[in-house]
Amino acid sequence: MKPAPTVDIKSMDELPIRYNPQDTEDRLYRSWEEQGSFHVTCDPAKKPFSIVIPPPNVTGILHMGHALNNTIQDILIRYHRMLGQAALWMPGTDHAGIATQNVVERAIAKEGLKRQDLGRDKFIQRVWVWKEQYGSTIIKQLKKLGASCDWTRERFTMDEDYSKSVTEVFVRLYESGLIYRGSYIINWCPRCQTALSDEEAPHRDLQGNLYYLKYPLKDNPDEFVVVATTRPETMLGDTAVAVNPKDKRYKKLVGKTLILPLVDREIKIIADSMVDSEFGTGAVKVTPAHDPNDYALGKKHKLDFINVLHPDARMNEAAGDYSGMDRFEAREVILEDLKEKNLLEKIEPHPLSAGHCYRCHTIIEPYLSKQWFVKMKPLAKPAIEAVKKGKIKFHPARWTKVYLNWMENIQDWCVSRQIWWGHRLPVYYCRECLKKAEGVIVSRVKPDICPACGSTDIYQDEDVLDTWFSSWLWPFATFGWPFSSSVVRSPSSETAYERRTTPRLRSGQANDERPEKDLEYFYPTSVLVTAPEIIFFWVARMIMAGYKFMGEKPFSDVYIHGTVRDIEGKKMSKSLGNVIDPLEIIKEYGADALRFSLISTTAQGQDVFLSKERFEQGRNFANKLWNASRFILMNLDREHVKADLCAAFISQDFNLIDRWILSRFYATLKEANKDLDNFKFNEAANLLYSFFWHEFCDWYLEMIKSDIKNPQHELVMYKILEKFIRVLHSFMPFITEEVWQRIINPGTSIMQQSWPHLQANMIDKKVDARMDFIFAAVTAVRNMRADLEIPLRDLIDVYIACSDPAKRAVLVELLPQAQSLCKANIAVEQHYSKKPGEFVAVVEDAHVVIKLAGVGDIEKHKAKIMEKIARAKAQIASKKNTLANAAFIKNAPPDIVEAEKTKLKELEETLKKLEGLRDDFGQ
RNA sequence: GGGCGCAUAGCUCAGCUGGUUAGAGCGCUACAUUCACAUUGUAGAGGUCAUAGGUUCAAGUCCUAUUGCGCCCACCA
Repeated sequence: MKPAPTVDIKSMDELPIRYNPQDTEDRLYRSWEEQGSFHVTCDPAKKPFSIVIPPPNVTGILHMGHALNNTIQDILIRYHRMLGQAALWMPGTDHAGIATQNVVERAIAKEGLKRQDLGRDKFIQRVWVWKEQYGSTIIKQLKKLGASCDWTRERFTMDEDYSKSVTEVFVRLYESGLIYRGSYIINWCPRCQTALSDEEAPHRDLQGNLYYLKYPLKDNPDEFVVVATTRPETMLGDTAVAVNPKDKRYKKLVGKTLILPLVDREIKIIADSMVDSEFGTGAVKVTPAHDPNDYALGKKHKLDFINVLHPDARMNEAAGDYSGMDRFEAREVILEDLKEKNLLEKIEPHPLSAGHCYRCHTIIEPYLSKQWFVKMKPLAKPAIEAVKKGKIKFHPARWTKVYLNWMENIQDWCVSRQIWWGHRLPVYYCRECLKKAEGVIVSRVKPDICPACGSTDIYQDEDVLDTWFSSWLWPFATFGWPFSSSVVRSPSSETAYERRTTPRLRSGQANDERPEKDLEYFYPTSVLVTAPEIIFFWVARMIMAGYKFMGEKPFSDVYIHGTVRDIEGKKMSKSLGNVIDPLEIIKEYGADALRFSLISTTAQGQDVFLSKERFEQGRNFANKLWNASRFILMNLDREHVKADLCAAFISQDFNLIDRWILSRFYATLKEANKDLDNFKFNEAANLLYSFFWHEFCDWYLEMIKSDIKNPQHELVMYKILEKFIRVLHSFMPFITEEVWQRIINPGTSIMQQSWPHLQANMIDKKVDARMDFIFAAVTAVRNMRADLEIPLRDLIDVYIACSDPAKRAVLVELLPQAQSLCKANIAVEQHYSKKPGEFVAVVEDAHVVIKLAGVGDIEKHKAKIMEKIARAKAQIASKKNTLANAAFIKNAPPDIVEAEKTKLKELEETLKKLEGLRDDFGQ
């Protein structure tokens, strides 16, 4: 292990004038990795805090959504790490079945190859090669972002152990009757040529047509029943026409036979209450093999199921003359032919929505096929309970409803996919038994012989599992489940599974904990940070799997952040060309700038609208921090900053300005703690920003400049910097580390430091109020200077008249500082004496006077005073009105009433003084 | 068809359980460069908080309706 990079203290004065992230970020990240700063062990003395990363696809490249998602997680992890908890951020990637297969298929297509040319084994080999080569791209990019994941634990959903977890889950579900195989209408992607779950086939609106087709009656070919359809090509698979039994128009036709045009098949007219008489003609063509509703009708009325499509959506043999045509081509030809036969009544434009493949956006085809399904209702039950009882909380809470609504209407989950890249179903078939319509064997290992008949003629199911069938186990499979002897199992998950008795270690792994300890220690995890798109796909299913297999929730809080959009509110996507590449931002502005800007603009759960300029804020802030640190370093006597701040605060009589900045720092810390605990990252970020920039730099550092060698100031500015960067570290990890190592404590890392302890006793509102008076007075002088157009290089004479002795004392204490801030000689007086033509401002109950008569635009000055008088009068009127209201006095809390009274008194005082000024001008 | 979110400064957005004069960043205007920082500082202009009702002593904030924009879910062929 290499020591932390150290910096020669003598060289510290040579800090560059601008902060350059490129000089620091990669170097610091490397040093953190080398020191094992992200690694965490099961420590019984510590409270565990864990987050599992939403595993990015191995095909993924870092986009803004990832940047936001992972910045939030890193903030949480770094925060809790500094709080002294055993904070684990578990990283890994997802094999992303269809997406990855598509990518590799495209790659081999360049060699003129299809996956079928290679064959299954060779193709999968190619995918692994691709994965080795490109699969870690996103991991490298996460490192650029500063993600403090424990990389020694990195997982991949196709890892050997992980795959065993997947198999285990499938087998257990099968054994408990929650997995079944059957022929149903599923979403079929003709391009990917696989079944999809409902979630993978989102509906998109289309502008289509409603086609009215005429089906002649067998008995009387001149009479027709007209049916309306959006997909006329499916008519080739029609096996009935249905009408509502109450529909008078068709009552006498029910039971009659129609001749299906083009194929001349006889089909019956059936009656079913499912049919909506209002829609179309009230008669609906029934295609049981190509529509879910028709499928239900087909089952109910025992109709024939005629599949007219090949898996690639070309018409098949059952389509007769149309066989071989693509579905959309066939549509046109069929319409032509019907038109020719005068069987196309009309075409109406009709908006409709159709499922689209979420991977390739092809319109899906409802398709009858034999697939594997998970029975979801029993799994959903405890997962609904848990959220209802508040065991798992969504942030923001509104997602709770979305989750519950979906869960309460949950449908069975089609989990088999007709692709090659993924976890193969642990399903085997015995050819012998299949002859007797039996022979399905679900097993953790490939059986050598059929347990039923002893045959060795056994083969494995060709299908693989839905990618999400592995992701839903992520919060526990990553910790080695089920090779754990100590996991509490829910009774329902008990099976005949033979447990391994020997704990397993993953090869090539640096940590020495045994996986089962991890599982026990870190599960359930603390927070899940994710995007709304993925609630059904992933979050809901993890909750179900958690209860089913662990008997416990997978996480306590779910933080749902918004979607990153471009400045016009469009989703960022490559096809739209509106993508802002986070890596480009990192290169140009730095990872800290990216993180800070992103977080400060993202309100809880709200979508983020980004433009590139937005990142200047973070870059500028980093530079401000850098230069403030430089300034402090340049003015530092290390002997003066060794003392303990608290001890010094108690034993010494601290200057008002030092007490003020400490008060403000701790008030900021208090608020930031609250915000972080409530997932209000933007508020914490903005709070820290404005404290540091506007209070610490603009006021505090500027004020102490004139007295910079004062050891007390040195101690305070140094300690605040030191504490502040610890708080800021989770937001801007790199620059805070750089400042820490170069200025605070060379040879150590900020990552090992603890979160600053809240010294609530140093928060002092009275001190704040006193300083506010000084600031207001300084601002008044500056304001008048600007009106007088007196440049700052010219020293002016000012006096402040104030009858309150306490305020005068404050002024006297801070006179040098105040003077330097407005470049004035300031005298403090008790009484204001009118001198015509002077510029005067009223601050609280004091007069701030520039003793330079007749130089500036006295009319403008007068106008400003008149404006202030008007405003004060309006406010006084409104306050008087309020206070005259008996209901207000009666109902408002006493402190509010009191505050109103005080405010009125102050306003009246101010008004009197302003009117005095006006009178001095004459009139 | 159901549900959700948003509407506040020229732009992008904060504004917590209602309570002083509604904030920030960017942009704009004027001034300032031996000063830690021009990726800066100082000062300033800019808002009838979408509309209409209602609740309340008090509404940007709570309720209802309306309008506009965005999103999600749903088996209207």
